[in-house]
Amino acid sequence: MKKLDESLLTNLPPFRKLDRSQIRQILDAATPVRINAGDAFFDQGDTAEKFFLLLDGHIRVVKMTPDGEQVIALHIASGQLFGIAAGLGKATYPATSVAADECLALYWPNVMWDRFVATYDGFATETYKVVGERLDEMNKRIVEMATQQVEQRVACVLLRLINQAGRKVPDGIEIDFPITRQNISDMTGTTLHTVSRLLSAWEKSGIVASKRSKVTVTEPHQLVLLSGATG
Amino acid sequence: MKKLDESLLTNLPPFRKLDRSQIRQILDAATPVRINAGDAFFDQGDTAEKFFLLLDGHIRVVKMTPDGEQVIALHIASGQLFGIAAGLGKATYPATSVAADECLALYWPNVMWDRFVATYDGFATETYKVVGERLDEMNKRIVEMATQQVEQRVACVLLRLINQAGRKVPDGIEIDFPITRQNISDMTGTTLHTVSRLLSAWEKSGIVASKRSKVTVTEPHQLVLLSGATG
DNA sequence: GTCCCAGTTTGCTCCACCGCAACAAGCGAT
DNA sequence: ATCGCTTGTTGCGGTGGAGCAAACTGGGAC
Repeated sequence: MKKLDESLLTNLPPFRKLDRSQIRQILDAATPVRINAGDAFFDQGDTAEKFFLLLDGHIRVVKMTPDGEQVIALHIASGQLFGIAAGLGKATYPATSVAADECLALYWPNVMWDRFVATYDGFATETYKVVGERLDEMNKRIVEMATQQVEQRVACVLLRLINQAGRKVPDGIEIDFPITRQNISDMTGTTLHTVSRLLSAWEKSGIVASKRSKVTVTEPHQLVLLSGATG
Repeated sequence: MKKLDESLLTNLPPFRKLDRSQIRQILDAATPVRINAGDAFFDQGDTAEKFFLLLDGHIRVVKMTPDGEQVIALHIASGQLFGIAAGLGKATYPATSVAADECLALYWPNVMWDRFVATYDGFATETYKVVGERLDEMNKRIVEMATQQVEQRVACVLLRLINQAGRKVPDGIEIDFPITRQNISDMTGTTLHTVSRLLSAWEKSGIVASKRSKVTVTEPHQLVLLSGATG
């Protein structure tokens, strides 16, 4: 197997403070894995024996309810660690990680987690900072779900997505991975029908442009107003 | 100031693995603080310069929306750390911690966090296990809010509360801190009216008994059925 | 090209829930 | 006791958005 390039890691938060030889060691312990859109790195309930770093692509973290409904808990963008359940004391993965598009990741066996934390100064701090951010984001979502109506929630989700995975294009900012109305409804706790109606309306107002499995925001500012941001 | 008793800490997860002299050191660095029901240890947005351990009482972690609505993110029971924002890389507290009843807590300045993590083996692990559990709980709530209707959500919240702060009494399990319909609605994203109606109905069915600011569950099993647990 | 299917659009009906309003019931203070 | 304030109860109308159903569309497989 050919060696992985060190530059993959040097600029990512968890590894930023490390020197070349340390990065080398970490990379040599890693296993690369590539999966297609729609496939999963692991399923909810699997014993958590690895943790991952997403190098390229986008992941949907999906929770299934006992009666078959699914909720998208969050998205992972490239450069982020995921599947770190074990580092937080969980024996099994709490959700399924589905590739939104073609994904490339590295993984390490769990034993490496403690080694990384112990050996590489700053790894723990940087990592838990990421956890803090996720906590924050989930908190925001709970507040949204509790206080806002569907239109505002959908607007919030779109704004969050263009922040996390937005790509500038001539006519606005597009979400650079495939995303269906169903997906958006799974993120906002509504139905694909309602999302479709909203996007149609917004398209008429010139706020967004959307094709099949693709959304582009042309007037982010308008969306901010709709999202119910007070001030 | 008289010395704090070591037995306060010995059985709590973050300190379980430590010996007497270590516990002594930790206690000597702590400042005790007592507040009344309704008061707050800190407010959302305050610079996070301390972290706390709740010794007695119950805390509501409350988030305010820009337009004045409030959402109860979670409850803290005695024995738990809280206000650990700084340990997760946040500069300010993300929410307000309001005492549900009279509360007694210890606090340490932030600098002690890194010291604890570095000095006391297992402190970090145990602590992040707690964070993992909170992440999990919040995840569950997001799924609930996204998929279930009000009746099920309220049932879930009551079940969660009797698990976290239930006290066995002759006629069932009571939530052993004051809690209003408004509070319950702030947890479930509904209105106090709807909660009142639900509790009235459940009281008629003999599932719960409630007085002003007090709820007792007499038939937990019935509540589980209502909560929509499939199986 | 044609078929097929996942994704989307749109209309219509219905009901869970919100929002208002008015009232009742505790509980503390004086 | 009387007042005042917080908390709880209940009725009623309006509506946001879910839950059907039916039709359309674009893109990939062949």
